[in-house]
Amino acid sequence: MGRSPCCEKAHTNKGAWTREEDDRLISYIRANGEGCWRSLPKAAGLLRCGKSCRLRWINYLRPDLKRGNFTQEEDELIIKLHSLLGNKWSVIAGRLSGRTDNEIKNYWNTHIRRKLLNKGIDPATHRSINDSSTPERSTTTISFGASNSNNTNTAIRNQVEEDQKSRSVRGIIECKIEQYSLQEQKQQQQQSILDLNLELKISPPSPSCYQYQQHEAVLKSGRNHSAVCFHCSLGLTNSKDCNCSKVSNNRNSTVVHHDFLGLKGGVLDYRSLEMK
DNA sequence: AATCATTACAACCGCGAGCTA
DNA sequence: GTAGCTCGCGGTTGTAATGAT
Repeated sequence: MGRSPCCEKAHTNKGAWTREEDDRLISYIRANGEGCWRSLPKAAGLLRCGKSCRLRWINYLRPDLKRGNFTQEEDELIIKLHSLLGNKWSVIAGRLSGRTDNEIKNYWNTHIRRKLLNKGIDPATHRSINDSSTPERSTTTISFGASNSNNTNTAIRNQVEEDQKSRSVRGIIECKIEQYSLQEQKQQQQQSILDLNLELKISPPSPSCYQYQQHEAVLKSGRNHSAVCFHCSLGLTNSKDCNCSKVSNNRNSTVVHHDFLGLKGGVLDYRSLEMK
């Protein structure tokens, strides 16, 4: 027995979206908000499956999307993040304001990939194609650098505590991610292209950012922020208030997803950082 | 002008994770 | 504990646009 289909295929449209469908989806989400994608098509009067609606909204209709060509800075950031995280497009997208994972994935496959190949760099490993000594790609271990862990942990903890007090994240959290496989460090010296000592800065989003608008809505409602989203750096009441879905609540509150590091599959309690 | 090849990117699909009853 | 459901992610496909011959 196979998996049940996500929707009834016989009565759903496929292919390119029409202007009318877009308008219906936009006006429905404006009135009712996001979520419940499975039931949304029927409620909005669309002959589309929920997945298709979600994709259309997230990738093309969301108000905070930045359209147009990628800048040189964006190019470089994508390459750096990809060298660290691999094909974690959603995580990479989280660091590029107004860009979607699908857009970055397409851009990678059509532009950056070719660009790197032309330079003689393997886009999968970020190493020189001619380097015959290139070993099997090992799993890149990402960790808070030992030398900076105390400072980093303190910075994160302080940030969270400050947020609990002020209900809003202010300032900048700096996380230094160091890749510490000795073998790869050796290769790093040989290849200046691999700048794996990447500093990720989590800055307050711009007021035009969708997450920021969600955050403002929470503030206006007078509800408490009980968790901090490291993806968009905001304090939020619950996961449904955060469009990026990188925040979660528990009874102790102050649980921070570390999804943005590409370490999927769990949550990081800031208190545990002290022990690392 | 017609045809074929290539490029760009929108959209689809299957799967896994997380949540809930 | 677990089965079923929903959502989100990443890989892949389809197709319109553009370029080359």
